[in-house]
Amino acid sequence: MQTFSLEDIPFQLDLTVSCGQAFRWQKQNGFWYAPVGDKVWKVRQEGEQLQYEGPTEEELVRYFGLDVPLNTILDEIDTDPLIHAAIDQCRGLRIIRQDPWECLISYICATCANIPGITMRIEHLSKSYGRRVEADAAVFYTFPKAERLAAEEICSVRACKVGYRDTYICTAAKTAAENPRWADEIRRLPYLSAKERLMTLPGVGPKVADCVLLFAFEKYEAFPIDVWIERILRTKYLGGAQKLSYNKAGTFARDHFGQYAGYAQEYLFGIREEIAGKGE
DNA sequence: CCACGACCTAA
DNA sequence: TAGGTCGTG
Repeated sequence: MQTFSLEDIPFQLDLTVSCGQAFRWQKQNGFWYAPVGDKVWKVRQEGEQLQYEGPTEEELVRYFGLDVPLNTILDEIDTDPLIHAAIDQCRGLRIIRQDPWECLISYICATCANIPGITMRIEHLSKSYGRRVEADAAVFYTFPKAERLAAEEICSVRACKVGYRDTYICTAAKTAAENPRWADEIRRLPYLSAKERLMTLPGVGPKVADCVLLFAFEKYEAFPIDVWIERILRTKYLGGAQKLSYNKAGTFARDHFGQYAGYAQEYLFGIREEIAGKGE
C-alpha cells in the first residue's frame, strides 16, 4: 500500500468516483476498487492522504487530475450564486482523465439509461470480452480492447444487453481498431473540430461527444447537456422559458462560465437533486 | 432549425 | 420511464 499526500490539493475521492462520470468504481471494505487499464486499482482517502495500490504515483495523479489547478478553475467559473453554492458543496470534485476508447463506448451505452443501466452494460461487455483480474479475493474484468470487440459479431455484442446500441459499438470498434491513432488525432484538434470528428461515428451525437471530450480528452469547454442540466439551465439561468437548442444552451454556458464550463457542468450536476423541480 | 416516433432493455 | 441518436417530415 502506497500513500500520496494531498497537502493543499483539494480532492474528494468519494464524490469524484461516484458522481456519474465514470462507471466502474465500487466500494468494498472501505476501499474503492476499479479495473483501470489492465490493472485493478484500490484507493482510499483518509483526510489529506490517499492510500492506493495498483497505479504508480504518476498514473494516480494523472487519472484523478491532481495536477490540475482546481481552485483557480473554480474561481474562474464562480460567476453566480447557484454555481457558488455548488462549489461550496462539492469542492474537491475533479474530472477524471478516462481512457478515450472505454469512455466512448461507455457514453454510447448511456443513451436512454440511468447510471445503474450504463454500469450494467459496461460490466457485461467487460465480463464477456475483457480479462479477468482478481484483487483482494474479488473478481474484476478489464474493459476489452477495440481490436477484441472489432472481431465480434453484432449478435454476440447484443447478448451484453446493449440493445439497439449494438451496431454503434461494433462500428466504433472497427473504426478504432483500423486506426489506432484515432484518439491522438482527436486530442490534437480544437474542441469544435474534435466534436465534429467524434460525431461522424454512428450513435455519437452532441451530448455523447461532449461527454467523451470532457472526460477523456481534457476539452474543458465541452458542456454536456442532459435532461438534468437542461432543466437547471432553463429554470435557473434562462427564465424558465421553452427549451433551448443544444448548441444555443452550450454557447450560453461557455459565455457564462468561461473556458472551464465543463467543470461548471460537473458541479451543477453534483447538486442536481437539491435543485431539481424547484422553480419549475 | 424544430417536431416526432422508433429503438433494446431493465428496473 | 430512462443521463440520446437517427431518420423522416
